[in-house]
Amino acid sequence: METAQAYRTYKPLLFSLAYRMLGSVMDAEDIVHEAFLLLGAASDKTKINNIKAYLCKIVTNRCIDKLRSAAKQREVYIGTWLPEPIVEDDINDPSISLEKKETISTAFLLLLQQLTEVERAVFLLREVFQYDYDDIASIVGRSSTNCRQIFHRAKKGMMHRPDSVKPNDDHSNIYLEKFAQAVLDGNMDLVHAMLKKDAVFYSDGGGKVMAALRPIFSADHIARFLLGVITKLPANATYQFKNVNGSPGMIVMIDGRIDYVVSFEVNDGKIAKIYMVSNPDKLNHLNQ
DNA sequence: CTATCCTAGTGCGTGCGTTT
DNA sequence: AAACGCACGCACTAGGATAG
Repeated sequence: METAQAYRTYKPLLFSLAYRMLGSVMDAEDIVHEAFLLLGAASDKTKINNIKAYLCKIVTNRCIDKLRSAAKQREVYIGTWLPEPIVEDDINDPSISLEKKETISTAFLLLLQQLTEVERAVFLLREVFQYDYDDIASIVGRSSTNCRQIFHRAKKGMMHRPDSVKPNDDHSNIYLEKFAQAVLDGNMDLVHAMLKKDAVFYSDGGGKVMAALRPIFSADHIARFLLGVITKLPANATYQFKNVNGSPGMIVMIDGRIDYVVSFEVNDGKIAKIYMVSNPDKLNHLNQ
């Protein structure tokens, strides 16, 4: 198979694997790019009998290496870490064409963070990409029984998983628009009523811009916080509703640049979680 | 005071028994 | 026969104790 054809065939798959591993659009693209460079430079391609497995192996192992070298940095990450958001109408985003939107949800990616690098790789390859254990074994360089055990433990670790993310529908988008309007109007009662009592607000500024360092708990605190923040935004800020990581969301633009990407989790007709990314490094890929 | 040795705790891989 | 859960045992780590 030609490298170019392999690129068209496997790039979406490899990107979605790398993105879920890393939570970073730019790093995922770099690693996928590198993998194809290696494939192109391989002296004897006929020796590579399974191009898909070969590419998966390179990408997985590069991701594991990247995570290990980033582990130290992550320890000193300022505030809450959130994945780089994927905004749905970004036509460069190939992962959207793949099913399983819940596996790119912010909640899912945050849960993956709790796993070790290898656990994450095994879990994704098995749960999301339905590889069998023999293939996974050769990718991560462990025995297949071991991979089964790693998967078993990883799944157990994901067990205390909060309520799963419901897929977007028109209803939750309309709900979100109503909520945003209530915030803009400064309607404290309505904002409060639309939030679950035990809602949580996560914010990632990466220590570079103003952001809440710790998650904000309870409808009460979140409502107050949002109404406080909204008065500080400049008058020329504009708002657009988008799908962010498969969930209803919105972007806030100031002077033609995206400054905030917010996504929401709506459970039982109320907002349960809000994720706000304002770290400029994590919005770069959207502003190019 | 320091060095090394011991032990309790934890994490991880293997293999066996069970299920489908 | 393949997939799965579980328990066992090995290896590594940290914290404490004892000897030098």
